[in-house]
Amino acid sequence: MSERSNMVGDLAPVVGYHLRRASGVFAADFAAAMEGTGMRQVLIGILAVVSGSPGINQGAVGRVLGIKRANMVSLINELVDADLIERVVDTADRRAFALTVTPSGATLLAACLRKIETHEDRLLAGFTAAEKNMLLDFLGRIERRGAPPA
Amino acid sequence: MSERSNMVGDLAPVVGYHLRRASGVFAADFAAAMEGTGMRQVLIGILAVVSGSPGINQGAVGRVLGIKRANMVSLINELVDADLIERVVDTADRRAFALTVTPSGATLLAACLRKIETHEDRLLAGFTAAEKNMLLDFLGRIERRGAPPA
DNA sequence: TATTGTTATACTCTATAACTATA
DNA sequence: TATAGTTATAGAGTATAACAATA
Repeated sequence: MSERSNMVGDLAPVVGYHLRRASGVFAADFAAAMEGTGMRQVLIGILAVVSGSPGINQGAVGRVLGIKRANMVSLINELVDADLIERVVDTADRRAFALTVTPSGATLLAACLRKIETHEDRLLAGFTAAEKNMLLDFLGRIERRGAPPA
Repeated sequence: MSERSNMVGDLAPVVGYHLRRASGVFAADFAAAMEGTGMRQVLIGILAVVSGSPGINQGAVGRVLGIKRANMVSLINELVDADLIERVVDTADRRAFALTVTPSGATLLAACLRKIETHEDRLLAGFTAAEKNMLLDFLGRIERRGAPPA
């Protein structure tokens, strides 16, 4: 038996362990797929959420993605500095910033989503469409058991 | 539609995104379940692997769990300092340490595994046994697509 | 009072490079 | 020369507490 197959002993039936490892496999391949774009998982997440909800503010984006307000600040700064999102004071609530994706942000997001599709297809090559849908369903059910974001 | 249901837009069909979120839900609940034990996900992983392969050395544990040699050092130190594992020079290869779980390490691991079972049952409450097995199968297939550990 | 964004800070996880001692 | 362990270091993710401006 090789070192990789089943040396994990008591961990073998632990879903949380395998979620962690599988998530790591995706993260590593994601990083490789994004090489040259400067994008990371979190940044793509923010870009996608802002793209889907133009005018949304930082706090709301954070609540959707499970990112704390305090940690949103530098992430948004990165995206603004890279001219991928625009941040203007919300006229309806002057505490908040209305976020929108810039043209170059939209272009980059589209390009990244194409790369992500290839990356996902590579990692899920052994999955039928039905299996992939089941996996997405299972993961969604787990996500909804999480504590609501602060 | 609430903020939590589907504001993720283009991320909705992205398995890697949902793996990340679901893994985070498990990690947060795991941490809560381990409160008072001083244990974290990585430490339990190491304890379980050493428990299943007494005499194994640090490098091998790292390869099984996907932890780099350099990062193993302080983790093993933590476990040794807490008297949960014992580290003795391997007589067959004096570069290496043979690792074993101490009696208190075995007791703590057993106690944690019981807590983990409760924690997993809570998060997977909506899953049938067949669904849980399918999920474990899916995750295992993804893990095996990862780059072999350095 | 509550909320938006911010700063400061700290801990964990992960990664690389360079070193030592053994093999 | 290759491997086991180590040190130092850096980047990224995540967490809390406290503050200013606005609601």
